[in-house]
Amino acid sequence: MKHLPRVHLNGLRAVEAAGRCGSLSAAADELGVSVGAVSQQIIKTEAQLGAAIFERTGRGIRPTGLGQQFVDRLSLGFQTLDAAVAMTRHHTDSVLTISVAPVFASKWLVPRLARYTRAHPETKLRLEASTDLINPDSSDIDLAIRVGEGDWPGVKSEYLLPQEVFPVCAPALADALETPEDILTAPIIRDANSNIAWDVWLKPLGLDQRDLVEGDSFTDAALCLDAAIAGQGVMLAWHTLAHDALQCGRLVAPFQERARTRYSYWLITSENRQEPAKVREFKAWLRGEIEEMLEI
Amino acid sequence: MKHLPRVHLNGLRAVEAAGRCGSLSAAADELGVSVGAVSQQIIKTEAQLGAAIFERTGRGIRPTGLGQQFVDRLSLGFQTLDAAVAMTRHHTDSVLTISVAPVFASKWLVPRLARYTRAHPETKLRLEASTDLINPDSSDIDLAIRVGEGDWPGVKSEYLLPQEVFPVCAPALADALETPEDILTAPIIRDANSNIAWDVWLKPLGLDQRDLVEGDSFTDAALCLDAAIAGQGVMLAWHTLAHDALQCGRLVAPFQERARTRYSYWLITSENRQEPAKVREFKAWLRGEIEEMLEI
DNA sequence: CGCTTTGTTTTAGAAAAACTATATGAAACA
DNA sequence: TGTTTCATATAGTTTTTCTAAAACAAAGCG
Repeated sequence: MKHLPRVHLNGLRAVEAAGRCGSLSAAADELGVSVGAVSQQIIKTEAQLGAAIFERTGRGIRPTGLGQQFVDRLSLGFQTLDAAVAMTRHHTDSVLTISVAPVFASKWLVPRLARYTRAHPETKLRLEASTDLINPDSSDIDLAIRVGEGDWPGVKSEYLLPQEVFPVCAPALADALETPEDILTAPIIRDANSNIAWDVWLKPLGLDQRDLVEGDSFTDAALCLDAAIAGQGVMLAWHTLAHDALQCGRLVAPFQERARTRYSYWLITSENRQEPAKVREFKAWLRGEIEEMLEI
Repeated sequence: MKHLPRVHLNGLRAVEAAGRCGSLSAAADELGVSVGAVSQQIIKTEAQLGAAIFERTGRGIRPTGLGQQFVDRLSLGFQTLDAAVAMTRHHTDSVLTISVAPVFASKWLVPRLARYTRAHPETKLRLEASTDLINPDSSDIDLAIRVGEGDWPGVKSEYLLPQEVFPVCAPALADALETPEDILTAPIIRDANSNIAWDVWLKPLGLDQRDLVEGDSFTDAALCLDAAIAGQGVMLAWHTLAHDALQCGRLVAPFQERARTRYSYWLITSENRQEPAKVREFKAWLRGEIEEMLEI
């Protein structure tokens, strides 16, 4: 870029349009400005280049020999820029980037995505599995699903559903669990990263988490679920994450009681950016899936 | 150009520079503006695109997946534009376009150009043979040589030499021309387009053009000269155009008397544009050639 | 020849964009 | 913990660009 800084980009665009269209008026029309504006831009650019790009014939303008070559090359350059912008538009229109926690992705979202893809084949999905708080304005995330209190600043948070937790275990283990008190005898599978205490479920039943029997501990909720399915013990599972395993009978919930934590599921989008169609569609689909899950 | 109009060109340049340089400060440095200006431009462009091009990491910026592709394509586009501008600069620096009357080109200028090319091999000459009045500001003519009274508006006119005319003919014919009166007996070759009357030469000698013997007539001074060389008659030749033929003896001037017309040779350049080196050099060379011709 | 059409340039003033300087904030360095 | 590095926010200023209307200029036409 040794020579470009010497001239105004808008002037180059005016020159290109005028050269391609063959007249200032046609160029002004294309650029959506007045004829005078185009004339001024071209004159200024010619001065900056120190060379005449057009001959004025009284019947209109005609590129000089140099001018024609120049215009041709400018056209090429602007076409490239246009293609670059077109690419982003296509990308933003057709690629939906979703940020979700890895466990929620694998245990709930991914198994349902095939239905979404079937309903919206024109949208390519890109899943970004991460627990970091994201800002849709300063990343290419279109939409995130997060569990929390919905008080994140600088983003738009829409309530999805409450977070409910309850004990789950393998069917074989469940036989020994007839009343809530029996849970104090079963090994407890713990998610070391979870900040949800058993008390949230035990307290309303008059029990205390300090009486629980320690079992295995994992750093990932997905591993806990797998351990529970394998019959390693009882875990305090999130409703959403356990749902599918409960459906197909690989897990069971020995007790009816469910506890609501102080957290909920929230759908995070940009506060500033206008909602694109792909986001609107995904949100509608997501609410439908949640509806369906809650009905069962 | 369906997508480009949606975004600001200057913003695209900021995005490209930031993406290539890897940081706003480096981009600001390259663009010669403040960091804040670059930041604002990029933010505005991202809003116009409706997509994030950079991720903000606290340690600086990093292009998103889409952003990197976008920046790469922008780089390509701006390189093309830069090359286009570079081309005009090279062209204006190294190509000298001269407008001269066709006859002056063929009978005087072209035979001398080899010497110029030898002295200035870096300058490519382009001769535009035309008698039209030109305007160096609204065409790609750098310099013109014209015969007239030097009163053209809107251009810079520099005096070169007076126009002198005198009769010339083939050596064989000259034997019969001992005194000016003898010219009334010889056939006169006429340039139908010339506006120089024989009286300008005849009157000071007490003769009248109405007594001349009509010979052949041509619409081009070059053809008249060729006819004179072929011995068809006597013509009233311009000093400059006849000079080379006189030097090598193919024409002779039977009489010493020369007449000055009211016209002169003028060198026309742009009134507004600053004089490039190539023009200055050519002017110096031209004055040298004229000097040399007048000495002989 | 004057009149009309077509097309560019010139103005002056208005509107929009871009820029600077400074303050603020946030992460890494050490 | 303070320092450095980088990006962003804000407010006011400067610069650029635009519009609208008039002025030109060259053709084409009755």
